Amino acid sequence: MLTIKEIAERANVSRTTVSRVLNNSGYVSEEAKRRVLKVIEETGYIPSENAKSLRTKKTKVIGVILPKISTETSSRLVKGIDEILAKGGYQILLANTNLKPEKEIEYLKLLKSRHVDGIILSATNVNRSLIEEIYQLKIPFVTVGQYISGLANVVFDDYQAAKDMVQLLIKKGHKRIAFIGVDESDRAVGYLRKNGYYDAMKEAGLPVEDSWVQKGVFNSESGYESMKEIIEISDNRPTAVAAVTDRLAIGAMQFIQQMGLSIPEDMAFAGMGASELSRYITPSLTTIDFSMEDAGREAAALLLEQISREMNQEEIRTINYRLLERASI
Amino acid sequence: MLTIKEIAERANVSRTTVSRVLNNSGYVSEEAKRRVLKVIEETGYIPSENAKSLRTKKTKVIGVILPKISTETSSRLVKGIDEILAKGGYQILLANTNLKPEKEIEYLKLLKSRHVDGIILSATNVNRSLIEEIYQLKIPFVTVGQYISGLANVVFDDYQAAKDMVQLLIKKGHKRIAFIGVDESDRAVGYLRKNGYYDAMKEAGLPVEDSWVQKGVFNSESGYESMKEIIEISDNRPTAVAAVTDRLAIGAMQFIQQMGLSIPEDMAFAGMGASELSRYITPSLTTIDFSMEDAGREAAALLLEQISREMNQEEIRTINYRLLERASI
DNA sequence: TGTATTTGTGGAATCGATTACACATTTCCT
DNA sequence: AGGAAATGTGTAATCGATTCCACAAATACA
Repeated sequence: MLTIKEIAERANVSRTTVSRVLNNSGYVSEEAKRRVLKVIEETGYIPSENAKSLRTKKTKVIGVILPKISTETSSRLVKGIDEILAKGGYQILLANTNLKPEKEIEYLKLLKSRHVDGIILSATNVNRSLIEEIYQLKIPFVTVGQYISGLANVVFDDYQAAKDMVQLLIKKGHKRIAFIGVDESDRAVGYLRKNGYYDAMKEAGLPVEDSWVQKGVFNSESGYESMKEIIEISDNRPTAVAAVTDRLAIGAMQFIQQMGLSIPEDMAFAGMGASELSRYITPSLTTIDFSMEDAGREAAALLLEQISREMNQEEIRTINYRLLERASI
Repeated sequence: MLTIKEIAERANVSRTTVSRVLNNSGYVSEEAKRRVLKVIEETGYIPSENAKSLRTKKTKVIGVILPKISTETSSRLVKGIDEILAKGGYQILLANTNLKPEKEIEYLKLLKSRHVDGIILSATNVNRSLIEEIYQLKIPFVTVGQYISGLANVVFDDYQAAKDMVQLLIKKGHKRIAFIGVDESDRAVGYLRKNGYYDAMKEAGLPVEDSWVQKGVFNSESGYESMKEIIEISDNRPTAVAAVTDRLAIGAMQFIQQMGLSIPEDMAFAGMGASELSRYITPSLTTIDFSMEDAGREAAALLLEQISREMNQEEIRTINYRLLERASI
């Protein structure tokens, strides 16, 4: 590998001068500059970012921690993040936790050891030890999807979105509405959306039967199972189902269709997330578009702000959502 | 930031000894080791990977260049790559070209400047200048999806897959089969798959009319337009359509359904890529599963081999595909 | 003309780790 | 007992850049 030293020798100047040419800083005569650029051109010299970082303490790399790498949500988020970061000359260092909480702390440390200029965390379960670890890092930090006090956050109004969804079903005339959620340790998706459901029902004066409320995980199979459970144990069969993700809704729809019932006549469905699938399945699924790309862009912009301000300050940006009314209700 | 020097001072040893403890190398007395570990524990010291890399010439980072960041293909590929790399303690540095060829060379240089230990390139259009740039890099390198001589490649048998697909349609009794492809500058998807189509037809002794062969880009809208074109300008309307991606097929199906025709009775469809969508749309789409995750795993494994062998050697791994016969034919 | 300022350049320290080498002490083996 | 081998530790060079500082030459200003 060619180094700045060799370039300096070949151009008959000092390393200092080469560095000045490279960074367009300080005084350099046209003559010297020309010689240096010529040698760089001829040799194809590429300066080591690594050595540079060691000295300057800036890497132009942002760590992005994701709970899962190949979901539509994640990839849209990353797309938005990359869009903004690329403009600023930053690159993304990926860290995939595969939903394992212990990995989150591990990666936090790893990213710190790599001196990333900032971190964006797309969190699911937020626990105390994770939060403490983040505070200790002292690295510009932005979370997406879950609120953590004292940090910069990009969040969604999960509560209101779920409530809107259920209210739409109510407006459509449904009175017995079931709910398929996820574990409440996921505060945004599990806890807040569930509350949105309960409050919408309560405000409309509608009763909720325990058997209508099921809990699954993030895949369609568990939506299928939850639906089955609802049908099997309910005395009073619901006429509509609100699920916290499109996948859960789609799994549930499959069960209903396999029973020979029709959607939305026998059972109406609503999901959340606006997956591509939701548009193309039959019937198309009513859902909520959280615009993950916007969230990504916002998170990146917020992070760059924190970096330029050289501080970690609480700030909350709420991303707008859109309710997409489709054939499933 | 805490440095190794401070740890050494606090533990009353030299930096050398601290380094030895950190890397489990050389001779260190139990006593010294204990003291060092205690100080590290107390202070939460995290060694700088950056400084380490500068000295050791290894970063444990792999650059991954993608044509587009948020497609199902890319995200599955990255998932497979990450699965293997994470085991080896490597991380992924993302580079998204957004289908702009000039970005490919730019990122190649950027990744080199960051001293990544290896690069995986998911290429679409491969041109001479790109190839030359790659040869010059002298960094362990693996391409996915397109063959480049002299390098390690993970490829698909695009030709045979397309041929199989068309032959399946022929076996189903179709004689007039249309084809929706993409530009041939994408050798794998554009050129090879098209050849597979032509050869399957020729070998079956079936004629191909020019109006049946259309070219689109990678989205469903252009599949829609291509189908429209086929219907409008064909004297002899085909009874089946083979498309080089699921998206193109899905767009084409939409046009046919909007015309009030039914699938597969009036027109049969086959796509390629096994997107999630293909499973859930109605009717479900016959397609080819190229197992991108396998490809990712294979690419990562191949790259790690090249790294450990310290050489860049031509090697070709062909990923198996599966033909998924579904309701659309 | 003499002093102040601007311009141009390079020597050498620095960033935070690893590692070759030297040296001292202990243990082993015949 | 006495030399060889193993164990333990530290000094200093090194990786490849940036940057402080000193200094010389050219230019401006009074």
